[in-house]
Amino acid sequence: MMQENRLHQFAPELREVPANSPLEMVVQRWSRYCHLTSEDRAALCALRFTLRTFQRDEYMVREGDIAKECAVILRGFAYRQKIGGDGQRQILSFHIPGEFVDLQNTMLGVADHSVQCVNGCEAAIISRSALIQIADQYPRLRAAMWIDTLLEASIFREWLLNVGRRDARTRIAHLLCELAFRMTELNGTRDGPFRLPLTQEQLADATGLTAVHTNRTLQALRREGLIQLSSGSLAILDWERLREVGDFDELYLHRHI
Amino acid sequence: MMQENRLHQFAPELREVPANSPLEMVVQRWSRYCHLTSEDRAALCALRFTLRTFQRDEYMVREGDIAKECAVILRGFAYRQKIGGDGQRQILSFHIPGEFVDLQNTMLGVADHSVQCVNGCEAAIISRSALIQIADQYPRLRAAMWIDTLLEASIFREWLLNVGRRDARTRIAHLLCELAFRMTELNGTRDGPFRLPLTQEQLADATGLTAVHTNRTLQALRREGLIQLSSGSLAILDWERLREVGDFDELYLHRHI
DNA sequence: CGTTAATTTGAGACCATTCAATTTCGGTGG
DNA sequence: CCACCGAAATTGAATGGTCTCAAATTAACG
Repeated sequence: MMQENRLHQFAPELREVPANSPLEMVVQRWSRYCHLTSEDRAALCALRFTLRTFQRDEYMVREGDIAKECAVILRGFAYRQKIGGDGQRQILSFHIPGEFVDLQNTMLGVADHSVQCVNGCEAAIISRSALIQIADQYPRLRAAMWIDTLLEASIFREWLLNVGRRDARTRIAHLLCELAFRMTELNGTRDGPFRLPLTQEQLADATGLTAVHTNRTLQALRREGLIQLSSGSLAILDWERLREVGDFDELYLHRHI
Repeated sequence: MMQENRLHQFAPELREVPANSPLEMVVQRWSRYCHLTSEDRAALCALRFTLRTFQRDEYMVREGDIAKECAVILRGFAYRQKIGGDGQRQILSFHIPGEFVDLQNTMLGVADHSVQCVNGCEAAIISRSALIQIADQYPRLRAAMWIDTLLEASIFREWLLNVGRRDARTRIAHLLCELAFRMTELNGTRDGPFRLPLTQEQLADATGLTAVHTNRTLQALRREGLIQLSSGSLAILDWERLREVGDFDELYLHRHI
């Protein structure tokens, strides 16, 4: 229900890259695969935005919404989901700080799925028109946005393989590998321990399993000394074996770009 | 193995919209969700391309390829697939005439999955640089391309729900609904009969099932008078019930744009 | 009309689900 | 600081949807 807990307006006083703009996170991430000039950076960081805190499971976007704004996660996690006709939930992706949560819905106009917050997160809300405007004006920012949506699509494809063709053990291991890998820079470590406040039910809905079977599968992975996962914290004890078990190959994350 | 059976060069003599350029198909499709000026149309149709025929199961793009060119399907079908570590195949999407087969790989640079031809298809091969050039130059064409990739991502999401959370019967019904729906304009009919030369193994790999179980499921759908599917031809005998069974809601195809 | 691919059928095994009950955990108020 | 609460995690047992394996039948094609 989108209640706003904190709400500030940030004005773009500086045309120089504001070293402490929250949008710096986006600049850093994009710099990995796009060369951005200092003008690009300045334009991005100069975007007006609203800070907003979301409660656990609060909707950030709701299926059917007309997109008017777009969020960048600053703290915490978010997830996309679709609900089937019988109420079955499938989680489509997880999002970590520094990622745009809704470029696709923003560009398509009508949300075909929902986005919710995992466990209390903070986001910068940007107006759709402002975003489209800098996309029109700055080719490199536009390219970065496009690539962002393409990378997401690539992750969807890998998840399709994961859910469609791998067994429970492999699915869970793969998901954990992906999350750890994507958060490497964020956490300063790939193997953890780091915060991952997902419930087993959420892991289940992301892998197309039941919570019960996810529980048993996690126990097996723990018993074998591959991972340590409890009270919202994950550590990968044996990356190589987990990667093997999870059939994980990071090519699809396109980090080489 | 990309052997070229027919090979012609088409030169862009006319700046006017060439009424019989094969790329007209793309223009028509894009016109559904982007307003294109006659200049846009002319620029697109003036693209140089090579006609190429592909054999059944021949690779159009191979995982790991560096993208140098991009194909538009003119006749026949194509599919994307990923292969898991144990050789399991997951089909990620099907592509019909008038669709770009590889915008994502083209834009990302390195193919993270393969594209193959279903059963003898013909495609217009366009160079990557030419495509990027008109994308830079014509904002509306660029927008259309972006939307194309976003629509594909939307389909991936729906498939994720399909494969992750629905039972065999629903999965198959949903897939058939989607294909019929997407080909409506192409076939002049939604309910068919129309050509759909997919093997049951391909349907299985697209829905995360085995060929055997796909067979039994198809038989059930036939027995109930919902569909007629044989020798590469599909007819939908009761759209409303099939849609119901398949939990199909076309919102995700964004035809309302 | 022969050869190969695709579809169909049967029976048994198994991975994951379902349902229900129990335990643990995190947070809250007394 | 402890008692309490609801949510999350865990356990057990039975069920079932889908898979596996193998063989038979049919269709496609030169």
